[in-house]
Amino acid sequence: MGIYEELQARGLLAQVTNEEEIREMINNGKATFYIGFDCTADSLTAGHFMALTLMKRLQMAGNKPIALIGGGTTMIGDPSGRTDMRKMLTREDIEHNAECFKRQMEKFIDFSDDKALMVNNADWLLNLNYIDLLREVGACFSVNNMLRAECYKQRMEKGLSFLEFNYMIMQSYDFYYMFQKYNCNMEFGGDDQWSNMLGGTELIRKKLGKDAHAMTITLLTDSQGKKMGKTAGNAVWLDPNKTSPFEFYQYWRNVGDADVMKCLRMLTFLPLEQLDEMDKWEGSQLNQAKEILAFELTQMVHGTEEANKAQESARALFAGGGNAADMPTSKLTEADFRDGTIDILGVLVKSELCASRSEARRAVEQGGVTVDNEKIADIKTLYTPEAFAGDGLVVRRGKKNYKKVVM
RNA sequence: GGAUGGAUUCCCGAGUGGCCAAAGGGGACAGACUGUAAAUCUGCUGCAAAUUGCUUCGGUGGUUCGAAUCCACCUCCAUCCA
Repeated sequence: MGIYEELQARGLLAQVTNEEEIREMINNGKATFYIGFDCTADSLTAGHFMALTLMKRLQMAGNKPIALIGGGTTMIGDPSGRTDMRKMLTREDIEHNAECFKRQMEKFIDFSDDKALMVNNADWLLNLNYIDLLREVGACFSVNNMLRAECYKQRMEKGLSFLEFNYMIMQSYDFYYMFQKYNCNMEFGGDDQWSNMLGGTELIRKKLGKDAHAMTITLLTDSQGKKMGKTAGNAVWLDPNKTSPFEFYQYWRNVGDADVMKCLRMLTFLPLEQLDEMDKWEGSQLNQAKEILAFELTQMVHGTEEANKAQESARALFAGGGNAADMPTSKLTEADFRDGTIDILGVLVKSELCASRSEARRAVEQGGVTVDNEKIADIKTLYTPEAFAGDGLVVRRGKKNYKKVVM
């Protein structure tokens, strides 16, 4: 079974420009492909993770990946799938983000010995001359066609600025440029990138008369069709300082029944035979599958040690027993006490379990707060510094939010 | 450049002088049920020293005892015409 078949079996493939040629190419390790990452934040997210694993899978099959950091394209902002314009980032922010991306990617992809490349499109996009560019590639794009492209559809109602309209052209230019400079013959991306990617293959055909290929990966969505990798609107980050290994683990531990197997297939490197076996699991047995999923992914992103710690903490908190030493901790200081005491609302706010005292009050009133496994009924419950001495107190808001609070 | 319609809380969206911290829905959060799942039901959803007070309806100024609501100017957006 070739890598193409494996990707297919894992449900990763969405659209391809030419199945026969692509299959032949990647199964024989003849592809030099790129995936672009726009640096809109200072950390990669769970969403990027899938693209990284894909790079790795293809690299393992002998193909050469190019990780393209979008230092230039981020200056424009991809309108695909968005209902309104992105916030414009400063050049400094973008450069900073690009650096962060670079560091994180190096952990996943082997860049040694020219086995993979990392390039930044700022290097060629930022110096383009407007008129030259218009004459060189602008003439190859039909505005009529662009307006029909899926990636702009959503924006036709709310409005699309000229700045963003050019995104497709920049992305196409990237492919065109890398095709010539690095012999990059294929572009990968999320399925929402399809029209942008076709822009590139078409540009190459028009300008150079050569074939280039594009292939998209299924977007990771849950059973309700929502993009995965987000909690309450916030991304699940790969940076442990933004999303702790424990939270990361918990995110995957909590995916819906209907989504576990899909995630295992698409994100992990577990052999297909094992996955086929697990496919037969049902009911509460799926809980085991979720544990495997959470562990596998945490291990890949944060390392075995962190994954073990996260798993132990989770087991301790939810199944009882075990070691909960690794749970997220908050420290109180003298200044948090008034007249030698702090009330439960203060504890909840200081530990960041609640955003405000009002929210904390609600949580307590609704019976959602526990301290060392004792339900707190009174919002006026007071604590002295001694209470937090030693191992401190385990404060819980709701079922899944734990913090150890110490002095 | 001209005409018209808009900007309300996390999102959508009602509200056109006091009864408005602002309907309704979505989401989020909490409780029950469970398997750390889904579905369902219930509660809740600006902040606080909490039967009260304070801040909020694009921005600034004004009218008024009182403004999300009226007036002026400004900013931004959409549609149509150029």
